[in-house]
Amino acid sequence: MKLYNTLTRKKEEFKPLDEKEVRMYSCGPTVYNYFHIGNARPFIIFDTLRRYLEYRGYNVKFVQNFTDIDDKMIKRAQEENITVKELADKFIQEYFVDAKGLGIKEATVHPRATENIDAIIDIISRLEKNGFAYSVDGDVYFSTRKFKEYGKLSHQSLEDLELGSRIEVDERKEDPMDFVLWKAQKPGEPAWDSPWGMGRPGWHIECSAMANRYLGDTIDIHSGGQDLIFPHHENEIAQSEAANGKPFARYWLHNGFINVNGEKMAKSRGNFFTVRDIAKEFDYEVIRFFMLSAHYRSPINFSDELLEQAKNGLERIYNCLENLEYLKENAASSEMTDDERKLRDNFAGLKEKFIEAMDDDLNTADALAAIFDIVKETNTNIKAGTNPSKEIIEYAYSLIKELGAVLGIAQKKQDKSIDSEIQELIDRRQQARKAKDWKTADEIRDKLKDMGIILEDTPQGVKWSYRKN
RNA sequence: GGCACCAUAGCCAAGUGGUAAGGCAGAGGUCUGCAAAACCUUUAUUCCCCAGUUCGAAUCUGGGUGGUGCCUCCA
Repeated sequence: MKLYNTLTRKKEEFKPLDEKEVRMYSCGPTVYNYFHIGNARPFIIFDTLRRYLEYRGYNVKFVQNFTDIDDKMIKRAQEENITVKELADKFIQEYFVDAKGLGIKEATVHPRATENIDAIIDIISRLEKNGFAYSVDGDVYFSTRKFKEYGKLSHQSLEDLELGSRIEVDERKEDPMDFVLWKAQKPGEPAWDSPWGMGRPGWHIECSAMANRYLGDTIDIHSGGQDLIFPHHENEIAQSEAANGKPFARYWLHNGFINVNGEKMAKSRGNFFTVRDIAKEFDYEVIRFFMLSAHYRSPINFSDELLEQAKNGLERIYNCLENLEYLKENAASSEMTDDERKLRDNFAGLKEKFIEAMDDDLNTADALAAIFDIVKETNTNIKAGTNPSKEIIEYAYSLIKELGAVLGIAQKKQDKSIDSEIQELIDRRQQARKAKDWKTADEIRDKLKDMGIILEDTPQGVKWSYRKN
């Protein structure tokens, strides 16, 4: 498998340190709000990468943190008149609601910054001991000048970074590019005891500390949004490598942004949509499908129209699955015919196409195309009236399910329970149709539609389904 | 000023040297009592523009044009 590595700016063959296990760290949310559609992209993309690695047989140790202490957390908690912890607890819970809806698997570990203060203090102490950190009035800073490779991820020299810097220079820093590792407590703020006095961790250090604690000194994959390349990930590299004297992450993966009207969606711009709100209009799964329809490094636009397109595309896959379910119930023969065996070989080729696409830096758009190819083949060759065997039906069905599961889509189970009232209506409509009483038949069909049941008259009888939306 | 990225049909999008995948939407048809679903046909002689390299370029090089992001919290 090839992955584009931001560190080298090349697609590289992916080989984990341990051939069976992949250690992966992905920057998680700051839990002061529901997460927005832009935040959702890395969650979905890197969950897909994790699923694919597992599909290929790796045991994946996947760590995604919660930033549950920082300026925004404190500000929001004050506004809400609750403690920072209460705020964190609430939105961590809400995170899991949305994440579950989006088909994002739980990480192996979801560490919280506030529960790893000891690890954070430990790594800062090591930095201090190694001469990479200095303290001033209870604050602790990282000396960027001391870390010779600073800038290797963003491919900028310290000088270049400084030139464009609009940062307000804190007089107490030895260098404008130094960043804070530990912040001294301000009145009314949550704080923990440390060798430098009461205070709280800076943002960058928590990821270094937690990656180190849960995954070791050198990890395989570190991922996040492109805006984290600098300074967040650059700083993580500096911290971790200065503290441990070993390479930090071997592959750095960064997803592109979601734009609204061609502009980056961001909380600070106010042009964001929360996943929670979008999920009121569209199924969570539509959002996931939408994210997967483009390559993860490309910027994508976001609009209702695009979600509508995604919804319709996803529905095509579900229709195919439903048709297969229906055919399976009515299948007469069980063994494959020679023609069906050829079809099966054809399917196997399409599965290869899917794998090749995913192997090529997670080309989910091509992978989806492979699934659509399978759908097309299925619709064309396995259909009512041609008496397909149970074996080929099941093959096609499980293949779509299998590949869908890798992408985290097409996994919803159709509810096949039906109450007697509806069944009775369907029966009455059939009688009316038999009697060519189209008026009554259509009335019943409309009535059922209002109740959320869609009927389809297929060559082998009435097929019904709950209205998708 | 530095560093990146992008430009492919009405919309979305893959393809990165061998003659334009896939999805959505639209049109016509088959099936149907009518629908729905599905299928068939159809929708870019062409990939922002100009020049160059090449037997051959959407794909490489140079130059334009337009747009975006990072350099400050940010997915």
